[in-house]
Amino acid sequence: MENLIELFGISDDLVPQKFKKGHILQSQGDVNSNAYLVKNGLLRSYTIDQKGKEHVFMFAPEDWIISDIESQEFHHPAELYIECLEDSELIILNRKHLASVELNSQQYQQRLNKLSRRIAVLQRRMIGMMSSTAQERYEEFLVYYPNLVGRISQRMIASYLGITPEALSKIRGQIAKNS
Amino acid sequence: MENLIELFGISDDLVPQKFKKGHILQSQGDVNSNAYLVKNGLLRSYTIDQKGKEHVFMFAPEDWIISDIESQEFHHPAELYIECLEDSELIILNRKHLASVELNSQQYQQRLNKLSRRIAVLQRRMIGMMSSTAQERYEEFLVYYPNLVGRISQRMIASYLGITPEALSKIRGQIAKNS
DNA sequence: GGAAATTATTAATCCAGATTAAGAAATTAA
DNA sequence: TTAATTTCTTAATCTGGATTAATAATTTCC
Repeated sequence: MENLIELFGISDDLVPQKFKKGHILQSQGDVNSNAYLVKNGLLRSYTIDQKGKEHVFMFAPEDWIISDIESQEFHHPAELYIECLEDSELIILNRKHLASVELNSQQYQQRLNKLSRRIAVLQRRMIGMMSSTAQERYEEFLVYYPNLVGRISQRMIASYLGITPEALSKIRGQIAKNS
Repeated sequence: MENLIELFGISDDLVPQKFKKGHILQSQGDVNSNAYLVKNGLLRSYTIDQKGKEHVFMFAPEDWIISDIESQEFHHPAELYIECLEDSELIILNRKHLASVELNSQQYQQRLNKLSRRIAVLQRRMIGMMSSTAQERYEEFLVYYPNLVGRISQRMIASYLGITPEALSKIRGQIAKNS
């Protein structure tokens, strides 16, 4: 985790911890939410809406950081559940680590860069959601995350795309037929 | 613009410039995109998709900053148009201002905070897009941006919500009837 | 002020994707 | 290994919001 030090200016007491597949790291409503850096394995964040339906917000494979930013930065109750989709080794970054450390300019620039990238991804996803059909969004997902596809159930990919598993299944059938 | 200095560590050569309603500050495909701080007036950013349809990405009233982050930070061609919806006075922040200035720790923290807030907003909007009906999203918009509602055409609110003006008109009729 | 252009509304029809249902395949657990 | 659970697929039906169209209300601009 060499560049973790660069990024967060911390090194001690950041031993990766192991969690089993299915483990829920944090739940909707939690007030002390963390960020999780995935050393290996795979996480997802998701909400459950008023109607009881689950919506995947993002996936985090190796070297990604996942958190509920609103909760973490602004101390709001978490909107998002965070769950292990595979047995995972994680470095848990709590508010103490992320907020109270003096960083140098380069470290700050790197953090700004990370956040900017996240915004860019969300911007692209938002626009796709408004302007593309479900099939177009699925095909884009395949291009952007080719190495994730085999590790994630169709059900969850559908949820990430904002459609039902049935709709995704139909799209996949369609694509298979036309090729 | 006192806190602009705090935020960006700059003060000179940042005289607000005036633009007329309807002026397009930057277009899809532009490579030298800026950020715009709205001193007064109102801007919007939007894309035009392959099918030629417009989608409003965000509005920026007084004291907001608007930009195509992906373009600005990562030098990609802009996805977003940025347009004046009212006569506006703007401070234009180019890459030079935003990137090359040495900031102190507090200034960096403030920038990180701004970006985090943007992510939080996008997260909430994304989740709303996936889990709420058009009517629910409209009602949430009314709550979150009560002071914008009167200044923006229905057409653009509809576009921001990801629906057609006809659909929004129907929803408004519905709401008016039930009250 | 008046013509032209844009915006908002209403209504009829259409369609992408939701819902419901049920069986098949794969995974998990005992 | 088998039973139980979860995931995936297929198909019929339904529905929220899109599309199309036409008219009314506003705004823009000469």
